[in-house]
Amino acid sequence: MTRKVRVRFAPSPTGGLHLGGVRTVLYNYLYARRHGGDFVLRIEDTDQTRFVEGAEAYIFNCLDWCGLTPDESPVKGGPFPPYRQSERKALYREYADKLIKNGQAYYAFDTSAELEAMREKLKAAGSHSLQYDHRSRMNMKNSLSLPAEETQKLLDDGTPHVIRIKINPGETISFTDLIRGDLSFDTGNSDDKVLVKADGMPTYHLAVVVDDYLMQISHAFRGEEWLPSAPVHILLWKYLFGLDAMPQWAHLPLILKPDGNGKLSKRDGDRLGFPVYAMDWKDPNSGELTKGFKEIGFLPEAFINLLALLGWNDGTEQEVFSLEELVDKFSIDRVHKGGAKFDFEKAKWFNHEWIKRSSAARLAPLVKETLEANNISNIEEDYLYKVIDLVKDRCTLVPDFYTQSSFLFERPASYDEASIKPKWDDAKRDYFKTLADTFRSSTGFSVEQIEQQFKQLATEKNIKVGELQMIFRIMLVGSKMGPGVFVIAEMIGKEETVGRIEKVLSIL
RNA sequence: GCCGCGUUGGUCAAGGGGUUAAGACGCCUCCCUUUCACGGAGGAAUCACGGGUUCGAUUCCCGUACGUGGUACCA
Repeated sequence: MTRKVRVRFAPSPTGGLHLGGVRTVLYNYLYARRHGGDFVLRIEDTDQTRFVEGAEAYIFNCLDWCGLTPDESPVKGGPFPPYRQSERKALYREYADKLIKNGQAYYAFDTSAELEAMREKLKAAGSHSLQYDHRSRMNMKNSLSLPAEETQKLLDDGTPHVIRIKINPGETISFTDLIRGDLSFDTGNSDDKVLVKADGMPTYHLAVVVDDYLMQISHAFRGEEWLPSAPVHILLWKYLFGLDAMPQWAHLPLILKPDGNGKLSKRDGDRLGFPVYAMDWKDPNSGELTKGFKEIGFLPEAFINLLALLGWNDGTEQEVFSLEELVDKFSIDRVHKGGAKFDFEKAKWFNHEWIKRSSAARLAPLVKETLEANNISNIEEDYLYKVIDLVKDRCTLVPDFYTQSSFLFERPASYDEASIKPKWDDAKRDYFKTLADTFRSSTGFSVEQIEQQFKQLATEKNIKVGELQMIFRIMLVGSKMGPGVFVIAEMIGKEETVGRIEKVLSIL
């Protein structure tokens, strides 16, 4: 049985888009592209209490930045609309009713206080399971424990109620996970999950099954945290649509915090000083801003690359992959089973590699932005390209372009005088005075020429070139850093070079 | 607690009955550069533990430990 590959990413729009979420998108996207399938984005907004303004648009922005644009989505549309679960509310009811009619689900009227009381009671009794399940449900207020007439009366009175799946013990649910292989669960351990909430909205459990069916999803990739509820979903598939229509499952390993243990969270990023979200996220309620990979200076190419390699590799030594290469080489069965601790140092290495490999044209808009943020404007494009090619090897994050090249645009704000003074004397002063004059009166100003004049004068004055070069560098750059000094001099030009020499001469 | 999933250097990881157990990040040393990077050459560092199976287990099986996820009218 082969059918068209259709995958989906189904985020809940409740805040920033987490690293792990983007990786899930990526694996979905890669699988779809690899197999000529469709990638759909479905918004799982069934919890109205968790609605966050702007969160949905933010997700679209992140996906666009990453270059992982869906084929079908709430904004783009597609053959199976709507793509927001809140707008599909009416659809789910018929399936819930079908389950009830077949005795596979039931009404439950327990209040949250009663549920809490049940757990307390079970705990007090030393029970191993505090669940609403085959052991406890007959002690609760539901259509299984109540006489039919009473249930009907409650329903007629409009008593708030939920619909729960009825899971009986004694059955083994088996399935093959694309990453973990054959898995099986005993239904005796599953609880009677709520399928439809009191407000009439489906829970994730019902919605995911109904929507995956209706949207003809062929492969369902999601985080490992869903594994324990997989048997419930499979049961639902069995009851509602038959196992033949069910997508193939793949439960992705978690991304863990670098130190200690546990799932990586936004808090860890704040604490350890690195982003966890793809892009800046401003919480509309608290006004709190959380930094994103984009804004601290990551290239989307690098971000995608690092995420792909967090839990997957192609079996060779290659580590730097473009999206196209990933599409070509990605395979779900090479995804790891175990979680991976996030390492920000390695993440930066990926970005550094991508900056080194990117053309000046690719980098120019980003570099320009970072320079402008530091009040360097009116940059000529040709010059900018030259600067980028000159310094990109030493830039890890985009903002590094400012620190690595500001002296090619403006005079140093300060000078590392401490490195000059010990070696400073009248002979050196005389040398640089003469050097400035020599430059000023010479006709050309090429690297070769500068170097030649610089060294010739040193020979004439009988001073070691090395010492002079260091001082010259500090005059032009302000500190002991940057590309070759003569190259810098040529870049900034004769006037400016002379000006900078004389400026330092005046303060020493 | 119960249920599930996992475990190769500090981190990402290749490998999968017999190997000197790859490679990368980070760290250290040296070379290059009279700067800082880049680049190059080296170095330290790993199969969680205990039982099996086997001529032989890092690799297969079973336990244990540890980690992690779930145990919501959240996804």
